[in-house]
Amino acid sequence: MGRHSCSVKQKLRKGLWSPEEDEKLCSYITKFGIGSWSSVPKLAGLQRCGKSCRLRWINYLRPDLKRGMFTQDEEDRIISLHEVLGNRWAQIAAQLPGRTDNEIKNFWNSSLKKKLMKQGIDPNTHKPLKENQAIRIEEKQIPHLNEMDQPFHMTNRSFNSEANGQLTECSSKVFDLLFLHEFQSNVNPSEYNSQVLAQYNDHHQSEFEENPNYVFCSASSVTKIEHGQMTDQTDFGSSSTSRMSSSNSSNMCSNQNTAGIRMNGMSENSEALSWDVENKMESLFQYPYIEIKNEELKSSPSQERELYGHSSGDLMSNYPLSSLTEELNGANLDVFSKFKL
DNA sequence: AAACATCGCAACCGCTCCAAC
DNA sequence: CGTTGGAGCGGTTGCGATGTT
Repeated sequence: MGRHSCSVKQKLRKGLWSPEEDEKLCSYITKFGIGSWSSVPKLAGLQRCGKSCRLRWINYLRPDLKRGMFTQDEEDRIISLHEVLGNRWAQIAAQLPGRTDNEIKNFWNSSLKKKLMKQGIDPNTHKPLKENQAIRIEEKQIPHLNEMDQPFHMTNRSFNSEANGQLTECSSKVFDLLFLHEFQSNVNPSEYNSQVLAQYNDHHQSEFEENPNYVFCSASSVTKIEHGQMTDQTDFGSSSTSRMSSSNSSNMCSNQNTAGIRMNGMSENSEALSWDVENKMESLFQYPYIEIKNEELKSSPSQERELYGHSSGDLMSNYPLSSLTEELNGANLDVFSKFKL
């Protein structure tokens, strides 16, 4: 099956690194830079495998590493990124300069997980523990919309716009990426869509084969997937403040034969599904975040909390369904329950 | 003070991906 | 086109530090 561990091939040192070993590795990399890790131990005079050298450099010796405790801001960021990316530590670390995947993983497992549990939040789903149970009950009532195994906590929406606006089934599935675009200011929506697609494809290859036409939509873009390939992507603008107000956005949506349009088409029966920014209804999924529109405020959950008393992440997890449905009077409750905010 | 339990972190292991051959 | 090996990732382990009895 798997390969032999590199330290098995030869008699190589294992365990903690000595200061002398660190010094050797450091001076080698400083002098010659990072090339082939497999050749580093020999050239640097170390009795270690290349893999071990790489890890030591990345996690400990790299000069750009930030040491010490995680700040509140970093903590907030990890939590909101984890909510979207799950245990993809390397991707989370990429958003936190100076922090390593290993460090974040350890911090999550030793501290954040427990902290969330104490707050009554399931660290896996980021939903309140009670609400989670409620969803399980709801799942039984809507067996064809099982979202529990969706990666990235995305909502998999299957619906048929012809049946009086009732969401039932159709050949396209829609994945709303809005929450990430809106609150990770340094994430490029186009790149993210590609990444998500690639990862989603990995996990759900068979689904793509059976039902190959998908649409990833967000307030900022619609990405059309045919037979597992991204065939069309429409971006509505780079800043979130301009996304929804762009007149192009609604035109694009309504002119394309994608599930995005079906969402728009739903607005005749349910305004909640309209992306019409003028009515401030926008998409159902954006609704809870309307007030957090200022680009400058999105950078930090703690800043958001300071100003608004909550962060977008908080809202995402805790916005009560009942409040939403009350606000969106006349809308079909069944629709909301299926969409599961 | 000693024994035991718990915690946090560094490092290892097994696996996948992908480029080179 | 199959094989090989390096790079990278996420899960797990081991051990020293710290806390508790």
